[in-house]
Amino acid sequence: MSGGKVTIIDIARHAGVSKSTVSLVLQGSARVKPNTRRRVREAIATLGYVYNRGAANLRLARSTIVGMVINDLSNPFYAELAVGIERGLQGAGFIPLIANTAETLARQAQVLQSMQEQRVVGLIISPARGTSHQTLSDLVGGDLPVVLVARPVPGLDLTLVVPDNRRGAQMATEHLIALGHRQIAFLGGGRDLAVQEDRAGGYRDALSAAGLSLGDTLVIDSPTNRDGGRSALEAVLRLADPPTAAVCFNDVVAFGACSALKARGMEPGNDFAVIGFDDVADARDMMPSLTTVSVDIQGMGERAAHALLRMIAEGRRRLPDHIGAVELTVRESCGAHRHPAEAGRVPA
Amino acid sequence: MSGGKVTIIDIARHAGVSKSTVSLVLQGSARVKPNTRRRVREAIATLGYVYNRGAANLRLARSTIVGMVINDLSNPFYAELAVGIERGLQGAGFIPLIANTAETLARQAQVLQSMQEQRVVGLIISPARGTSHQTLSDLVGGDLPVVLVARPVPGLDLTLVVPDNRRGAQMATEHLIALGHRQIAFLGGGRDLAVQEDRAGGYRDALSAAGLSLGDTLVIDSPTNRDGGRSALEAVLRLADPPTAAVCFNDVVAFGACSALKARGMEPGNDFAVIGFDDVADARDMMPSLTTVSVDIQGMGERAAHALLRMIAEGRRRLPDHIGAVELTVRESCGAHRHPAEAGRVPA
DNA sequence: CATAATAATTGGAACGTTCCGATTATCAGG
DNA sequence: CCTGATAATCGGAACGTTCCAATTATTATG
Repeated sequence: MSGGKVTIIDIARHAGVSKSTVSLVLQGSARVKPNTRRRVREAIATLGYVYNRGAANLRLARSTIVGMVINDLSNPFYAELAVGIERGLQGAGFIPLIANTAETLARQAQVLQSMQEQRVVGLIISPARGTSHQTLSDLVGGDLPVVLVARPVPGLDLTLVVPDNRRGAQMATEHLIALGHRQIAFLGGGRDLAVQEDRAGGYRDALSAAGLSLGDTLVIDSPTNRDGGRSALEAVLRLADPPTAAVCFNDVVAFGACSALKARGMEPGNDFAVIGFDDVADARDMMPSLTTVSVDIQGMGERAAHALLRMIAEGRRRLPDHIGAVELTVRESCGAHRHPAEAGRVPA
Repeated sequence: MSGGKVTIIDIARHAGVSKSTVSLVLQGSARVKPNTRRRVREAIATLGYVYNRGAANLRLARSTIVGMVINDLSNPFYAELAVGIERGLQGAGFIPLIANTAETLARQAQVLQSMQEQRVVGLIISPARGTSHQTLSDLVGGDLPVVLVARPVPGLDLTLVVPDNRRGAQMATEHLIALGHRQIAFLGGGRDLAVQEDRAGGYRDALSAAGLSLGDTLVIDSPTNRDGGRSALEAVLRLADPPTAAVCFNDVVAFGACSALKARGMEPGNDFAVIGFDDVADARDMMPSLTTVSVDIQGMGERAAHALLRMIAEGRRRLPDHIGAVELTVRESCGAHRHPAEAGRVPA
């Protein structure tokens, strides 16, 4: 009720005990007499005391905060990821402090600084585009447990939780090849994004395994959002010898590509095949529904959280990387339904 | 570089000054000699010192943390809202602590407790469904500045930043009436959600102004997510005298409704008119694109942030409510394009 | 009923900052 | 070279907790 300035000493006075006893009650010690405990509890209630965790942390030299640094909360993939991480942290007695870097390095630096000043006990980072191992290791020095999720940073020796990007893109590309496509584009991302290396790598693996040409003219960089997808698709259709299908960097880029197709009067899956990556909730509901590489997004978040919790509990700085399994979910946007012979058949 | 246990006293020693001087340097005081300042800065760099904001907060009896409590981060509306709030907080020297309550009261209670223990300096809350004024005022007592965003809680005297829900739903309904619909449903939400009161209220206003019946059989409660929209639409189509159009609680519910229509082989806008609320980014890109009540989501977040900042700065507990303007954005899902005479004409 | 054992409670130091009042360094003017 | 300013720096108390060692209350035992 009253102002927030009532301390442990006030309740001690009010309950007629010492502050040490109050502290004992607060941490649920069994060594305080039930009757005393009751009196203290009452004082707490009537005075409206609220625990000052900052003061406790200072004394204990550790906090109960876990930081999560997310590069783009307005992307449903990362929003789901954040929800998964939160769920994984649940019940461990840590409270997650989420910050959004909006894909900018300056903001990320600020945020990481802030979190260390708050003495977070661990960090889960999905790094902003363009993050170098230099930047990151400068920012988060020392022995702080850190898990990198969703996006690896080359040259950084940090515990990693990512989907099998290479394999996923390879499966998607193989599927398009099996459907008869010979000119297949890869849309979205850029060289400043390690994920793109992997996904475009899987794409190239599949192409070369099928003996198809690898001209990188069909690999189009773009922002990893809807507008990026739109512009990448338009760019690729302007080519002299345009492709008939595209593997997209992620679902959001694929949504943009589909939207660009529709704007041109073309129907995804019919006039041009599109495959996404991630399988966000919307992918299933799109019209046409999006064929995509399914990642267990929330599961990945939970695993990242558990990895961090384990690192904290065991005092380790490094755990083996976790590469999450992926699978191709065939829906409409790839046009498989138009080829009954091939429909649902995913190349092994 | 080294472990995080280097303090202001260590750098004082290393730079050959007192801790007070180091503190002065840290807060950029002009009263310390440039030469000294340099030495201190160097010591900070070489020892890898990181400021302990918790200790400072303890001394200063206030923190730099602003809490934001969001009911559903995986809903794009709230994700965008969170981004807007963050943007509005930007540069004010506060760091936002985001927490997701996943629409559960228990989690919300935990989270609010935690935030107060962290001594947040203010709170922006988008309350979970079912939050009563009792619950909330119990949880956040005292003189903590609080802004309620997106969702009012009846009976709670807190600064409010919301869109004009009643007017928005009214405009949507009027539009459908102008298009010739006579049986119009309202899908989604429930009585435990004050927003629904307002939106359904606007819907009823429009109906009664047009002399249409107000049987509440056409008002269907549901969760405010995609599945809720799906099930609500299916429920309404099972009625003896089914409607031909629906105003939806929000865009996500509208997406669900559209998806249910398509699953039945009906085309939104053609066989059934659908209007959403919020105008999230996806609304424009849906197929068919979603007619909806546009809310400046990020702007609303920013306004909430600014309101809170002002309350903190001026020491006020209450500011006038802010009711954001809304407008109807006519796209395809309402079928206006099929009525050239009416297309784009929004009833005043 | 005294004593030893154990249970319950307590005071004070410490955590890393900030800020106040006090002290010391520096410099201009005579 | 002294004096009085002013500029620069400093020491210590305080913030609200936890925990250790010490003290006091309670109980069991002979």
